[in-house]
Amino acid sequence: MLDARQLRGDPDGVARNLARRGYRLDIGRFSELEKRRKDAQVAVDALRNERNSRSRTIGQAKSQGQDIAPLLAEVESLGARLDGAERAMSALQAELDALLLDLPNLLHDSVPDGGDESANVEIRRHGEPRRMDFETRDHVAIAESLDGLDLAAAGRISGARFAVLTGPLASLHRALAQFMLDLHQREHGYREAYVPYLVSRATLTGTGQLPKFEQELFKLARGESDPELFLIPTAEVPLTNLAGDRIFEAAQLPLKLVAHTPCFRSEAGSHGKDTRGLIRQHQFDKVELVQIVRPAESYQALEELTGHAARVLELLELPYRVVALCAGDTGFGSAKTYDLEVWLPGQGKYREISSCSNCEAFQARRMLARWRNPEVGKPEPVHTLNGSGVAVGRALVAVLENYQQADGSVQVPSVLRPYLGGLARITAA
RNA sequence: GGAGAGGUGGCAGAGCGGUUGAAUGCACCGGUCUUGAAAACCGGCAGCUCCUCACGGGGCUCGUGAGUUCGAAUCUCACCCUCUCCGCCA
Repeated sequence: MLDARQLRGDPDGVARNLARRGYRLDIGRFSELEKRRKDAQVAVDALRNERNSRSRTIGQAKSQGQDIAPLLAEVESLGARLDGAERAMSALQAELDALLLDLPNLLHDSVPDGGDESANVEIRRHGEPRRMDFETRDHVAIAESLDGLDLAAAGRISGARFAVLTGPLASLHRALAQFMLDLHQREHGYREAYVPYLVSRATLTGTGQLPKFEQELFKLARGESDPELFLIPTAEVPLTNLAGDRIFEAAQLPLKLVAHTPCFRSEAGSHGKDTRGLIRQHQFDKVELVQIVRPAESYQALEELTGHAARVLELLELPYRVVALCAGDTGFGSAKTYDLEVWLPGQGKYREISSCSNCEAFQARRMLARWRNPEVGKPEPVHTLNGSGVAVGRALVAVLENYQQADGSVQVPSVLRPYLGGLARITAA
């Protein structure tokens, strides 16, 4: 959520910033609504003030044993007037809230212009794609020939966009997650967390998935009277919300959290995209990094967090590049995002494997995550960051494709071998 | 699932129809004292929001929502959550 004060104080500046995303802010409608809301608020406050002071008078009169009947008569019509005014105000407030919750975050000045991913800017590359003097195969061909991937079975069990992994490939998948978790927890200073995979509407509103992107979520169908629950689309949701409704002391920040969870996405609107293999699934695992930081430190933290995610790829010896997302490609809640793209020989291109964002105070305002700034004394919103460190399914794809051998086997990256009992090579049974 | 208890400020914990947005303690901030620190003492200290250049003032919030009342943290109802005991169970 944007700072309403900023929106009021500098509507043109806000509109200009949002226009970079291609979002057209209807300033007229906003300020009209805001003005009516304010008038309604003033009216309601005045009526309430009158009611309160009259009631106080009645209380005093009664305690002195005076007759309060005439005082009660004076107050008779107040209730109805107040009721009407309150109804008008809450209708306006609801409309305004809906509008505010639909606005994307403001972009940081350093975000490059551009409407779609073609305008993203490469920041740096790391590692050289391996030269393969044999016919390179994609991860589906490799995994199926190793008898480790059964998409047909997944289709029968659940439907499209699900996968079944078996044998050493299932173990490799597990080893990847374990390796990442250990790395972040032991070397990068994150606190490991185990969190719920089902969360409430309020929680998803806090991180910005709701109310706007409900069609991308899986929602549990239960009885009318049961509380709503949604499957998490990323561990960012439960992890970041751990800071919600809290006021941190300065010394408690930064708070750095890591979790390995499955993620569930309906992938509405992505029909026809990445239909082959493990790239785009309804269910996939991800190790997620979240930082809750002091506002002045959030851009430094973004660089560090991106480095933590990149470190995973470096230790796995996978070639990758870092890309700064352009205005039009930056997500709803983010002020600035770096993507890590890993080299996939099977596709002959770099593909997203991590996305690291600074949401500044956007999520913090929604979920009331605050800290006590010693220089101000009053609570202020914290800044929140999140990044994949990294997507496990896509890491498996990258390992299979980059470590494939001419004979059809796959070498195991050395950092993963301890997790697999020393296994160095996966071969067909 | 059954029975009971409870949800109040950063934390602990009073209040149980009327000058209570809330006693007290701890924590925190400022000051006195001290070479410095601690202790002691003095003072300050919930959040959101509206009006005002400011001084200051108003409104809302005691789990959430509805209700009773001139007036609700306090009474009623529903829901959510936590704890204890019993049952069931990975």
